[in-house]
Amino acid sequence: MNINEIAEMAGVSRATVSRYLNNGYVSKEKREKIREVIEKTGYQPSTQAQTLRTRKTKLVGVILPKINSDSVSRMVAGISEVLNKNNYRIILANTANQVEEELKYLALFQENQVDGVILIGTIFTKRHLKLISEYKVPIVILGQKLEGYACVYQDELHACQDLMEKMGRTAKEIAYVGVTQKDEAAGLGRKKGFDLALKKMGKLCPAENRKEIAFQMDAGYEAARELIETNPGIDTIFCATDTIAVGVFVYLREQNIAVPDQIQLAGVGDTTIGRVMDPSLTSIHYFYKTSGKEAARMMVELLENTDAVRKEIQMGYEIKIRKSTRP
Amino acid sequence: MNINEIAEMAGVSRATVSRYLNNGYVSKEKREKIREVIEKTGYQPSTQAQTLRTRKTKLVGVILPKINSDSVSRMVAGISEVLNKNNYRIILANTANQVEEELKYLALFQENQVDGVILIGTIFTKRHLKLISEYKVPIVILGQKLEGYACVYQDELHACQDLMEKMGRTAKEIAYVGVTQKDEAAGLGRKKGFDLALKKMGKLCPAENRKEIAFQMDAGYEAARELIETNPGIDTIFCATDTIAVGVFVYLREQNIAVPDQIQLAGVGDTTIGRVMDPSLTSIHYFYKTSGKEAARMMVELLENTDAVRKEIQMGYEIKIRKSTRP
DNA sequence: GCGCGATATGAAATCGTTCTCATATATTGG
DNA sequence: CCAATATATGAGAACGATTTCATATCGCGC
Repeated sequence: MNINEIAEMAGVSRATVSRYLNNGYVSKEKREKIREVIEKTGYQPSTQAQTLRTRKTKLVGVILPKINSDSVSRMVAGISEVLNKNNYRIILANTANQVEEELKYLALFQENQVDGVILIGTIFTKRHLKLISEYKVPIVILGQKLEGYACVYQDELHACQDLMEKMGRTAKEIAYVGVTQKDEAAGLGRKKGFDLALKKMGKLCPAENRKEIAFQMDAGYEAARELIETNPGIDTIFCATDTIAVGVFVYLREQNIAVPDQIQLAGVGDTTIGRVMDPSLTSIHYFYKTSGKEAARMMVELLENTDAVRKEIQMGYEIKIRKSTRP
Repeated sequence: MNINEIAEMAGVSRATVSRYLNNGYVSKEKREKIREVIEKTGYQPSTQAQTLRTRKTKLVGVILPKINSDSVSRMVAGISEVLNKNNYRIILANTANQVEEELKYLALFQENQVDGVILIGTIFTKRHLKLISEYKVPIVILGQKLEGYACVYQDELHACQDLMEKMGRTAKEIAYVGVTQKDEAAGLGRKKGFDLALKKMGKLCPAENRKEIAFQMDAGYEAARELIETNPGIDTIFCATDTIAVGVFVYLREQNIAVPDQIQLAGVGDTTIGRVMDPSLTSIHYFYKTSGKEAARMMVELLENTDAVRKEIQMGYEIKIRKSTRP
């Protein structure tokens, strides 16, 4: 079934059928006739041919580090909702946290595969920046702030500062378990917020009370062990993610260290697991799904509105004080 | 940059360039010349034009009910890994559990958008079956057994029977919290396994000890409340998902009901949260990511091997006996 | 030295749309 | 009543690749 057959069956030229499909001038009678034929045949225009001609793929590439992660999959849910509503489809590129893969897809997509790219980034190397700076299709960065580019990101700094200040009131010996600072958001941003709070409160967190580890529960467990063995006096641990905090918590529980009485604990991300554990985990809630929606809206705007203004959206947050911190 | 310009620059016809790209006869000298030109220009053939001509999109549609779910996102991670390795891209359709959306994408994809479809299904209506039975491109069903179709599924029945038999040894008053039986796998399959175990052990679970609820933690909490209020003698609760089990657990904890001494508890799915809670949750481990990989391999096979044999793969499982059940 | 298969190349058709032009008719305002 | 405009239609040229067909040369065996 192609447009020529439809045209013939309806007794018109293929141009008229095309016009029918794209809201051009078509008389009442022919419109009706074409509608009938299309209904009867179940004809659907070939996306490929349309794409070849119009150079619009109606596809948006979404590049992400790991789909089976709570925050990422929620962002994707948001992206998906908005893009589908606007008649775009998602091409998914799961890079499994490998820089090379990320660059590969970034390069691949811009050629002619997709109309635009949403990049859920973690670490930006110089090669990333170079590629992005000369990118041929609209790109929206999600999860990281990148000056001069369309992006949607969390207010890591203030959120963490805020939380740490609240937790700091009853803190004497403070520890920090973070992730690689190459990650501007979860690594650097959160640490900066933490440090800012300390400074404001006139408190300290010496180097031996700091760990930089992987985004994993086991790593959190291990870090807790090392911290406590080195410095049994620690009474407050700030973790850069909920997952890490849970790892820390499991260690503390094993050692019969009372939370929050002996050590208070907080994480970032407000995952389900933190809400359910006992004591429940104090954390920062970010609006991941909404971030995804915002990024997708921005993308649609960039694609359909020629004079769209590039925006940088900083999302809000909510501090969730729960039972793992002292009042 | 298109194939004509490359041809001209290399002093050959576009047919020769095409042959170069597709491993046809090309002499050493021209091969070298073309290679040079392509390298210099960074030319990449237009996917759309190729697709239009060859009718291969190199895209696989993945239809799923909810991306931000532990099991689904793990399956997608597996699918993604294998498909990418085989040079296919994924088009994601997140249906948010809406039957209409599912049917919409099923219809949309088969037209000309994708080479094949992987359907992570939950509930199959008659309309699904009709659509699938006359489907125009290869389809692989993931997560449900569908006789006569390529599918990859979990052995819900034996897994649940197995677990319930283990748990049954110390069980007197047994309750079951399940999900809609329209879902053949998580609803019907798990319940059947549970019932089979009871039968084998000669034990009972009366109707008032059974609940059919939504896939949610809150619903589990609520179900537990109702069950305990109606029948305080319950000493064993089997939940069709870990998430539900966690909801039940939270209620029991609130009521100071000892797990497993007073009530023992098990779930299905082996989620992180179950491993971390205290007492840790007895559950069934399914190999979701591997299932995704298998489904993707099957898809590649169906797409590239004309005489591929349709397969139905039943995955194995592991019973994880933890602390929430009595020894 | 001739025929045949392997190697090598290009012209032109093809995939299924959209879009520009050219052209025709209907409607409107002065 | 006529020019200007709006409405309506079709012919045919793109879009950028692959593939068929025709043709040419080469090497080899007999």
